[in-house]
Amino acid sequence: MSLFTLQHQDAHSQARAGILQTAHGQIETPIFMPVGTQGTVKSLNAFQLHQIGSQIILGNTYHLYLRPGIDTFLSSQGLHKFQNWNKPILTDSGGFQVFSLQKIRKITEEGVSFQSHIDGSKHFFSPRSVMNIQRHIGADIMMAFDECTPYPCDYAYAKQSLKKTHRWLDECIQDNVANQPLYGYEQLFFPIVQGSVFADLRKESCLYVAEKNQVGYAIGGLSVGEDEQTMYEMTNLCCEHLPTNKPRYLMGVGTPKNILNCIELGIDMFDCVMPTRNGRNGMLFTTQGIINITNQKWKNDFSPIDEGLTNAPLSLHYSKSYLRHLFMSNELLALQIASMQNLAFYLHLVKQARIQIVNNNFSSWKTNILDIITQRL
RNA sequence: GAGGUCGUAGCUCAGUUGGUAGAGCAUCGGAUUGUGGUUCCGAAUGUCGUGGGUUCGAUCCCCAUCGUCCUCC
Repeated sequence: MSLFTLQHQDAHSQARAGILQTAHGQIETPIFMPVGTQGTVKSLNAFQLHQIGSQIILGNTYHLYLRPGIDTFLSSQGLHKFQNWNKPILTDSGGFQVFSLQKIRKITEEGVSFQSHIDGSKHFFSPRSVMNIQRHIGADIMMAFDECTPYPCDYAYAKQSLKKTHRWLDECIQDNVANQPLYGYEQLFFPIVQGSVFADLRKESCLYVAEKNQVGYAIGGLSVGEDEQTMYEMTNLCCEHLPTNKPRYLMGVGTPKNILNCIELGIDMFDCVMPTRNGRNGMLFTTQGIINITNQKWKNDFSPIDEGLTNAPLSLHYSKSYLRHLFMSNELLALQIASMQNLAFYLHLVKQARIQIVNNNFSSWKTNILDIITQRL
């Protein structure tokens, strides 16, 4: 029996609704996953994450390995107990971090040596060591150790990089088969498709990972600087070549518009730092449109931050004027209210998308809602 | 009363051996896509205390004046 159940296929697009079973509960797709890099979704506690309807959150192998380190997770019996989160956790493998810290890394065929951004200490990641770390963290979904191909890059580099990512994938799977989970529950494993913006490489990668017969698959290396249309083309291509009965996770994407458009192409899972990072800088995603809350025009606007969100109580009870004041004063509460607003909005959006898919009305709903939520207020 | 000091952007201060001025902060606007925890980029703003004088030209030199702070009587 598969852990992923495709419940409904939209009649007019590739959008789907499904359910993914994990050791810490099920996830209704399409879903957005809040990013909690260092064992915390910045500025929010577990109660607030439950309140806004988070079904699963992310952790990051690179960051958690460097601090607090795997011994802490062994002692605490995993990240769930450590951070008081009893729902699913997905860990990014750290491939993205290792490759984004370009000045202090060295890639070999075996893995990547790099220096800690915290204290400069030297470390080495290989497919097997990254799997070992993710076992210690105890993630419900572990990600393959890949190279997030930089953009732009030429065909030759992309091809060579893809080859390495595929070889590393095989090592990850061998390691996963050879080792048991540490905390008595099953950990799923998602391979990652690469191939930059080259159609034949993307297709080759999809076919390669699909053969591994895992529970789900991720698409990486997109939204790294290529234009939006190219990102959609590559996403569409991958959806055409990945199995229809497995969840598809588009890594690191994106804006509300990106997410709705990619749901329409057949993507089931998303994560992105945008709602939290941009929120901390005063950009709010609301059911009425996009707000820069630090703009002077909100100074005397005492209306609620967003009356259209039932899952964000802070946004009902605090005014735009007050939130602007908190930002202008560099008060910590500003970060919490803004992060909660944006994550609640993202989760509300994908929840509505799911309802519209089940009703076979996704595309027309998407067109209408995008007009509203992408306008700048 | 005497001597000295300092008056430059909203704030704190640079600066020009005379060619009508800059920085930080604040303000205003933009960016942010598998998070290196307050980031990055851009913009606006001054009759350089006031009034005279010298000079082709003064924020700068000279005189007066107002205000500031200090010292002395």
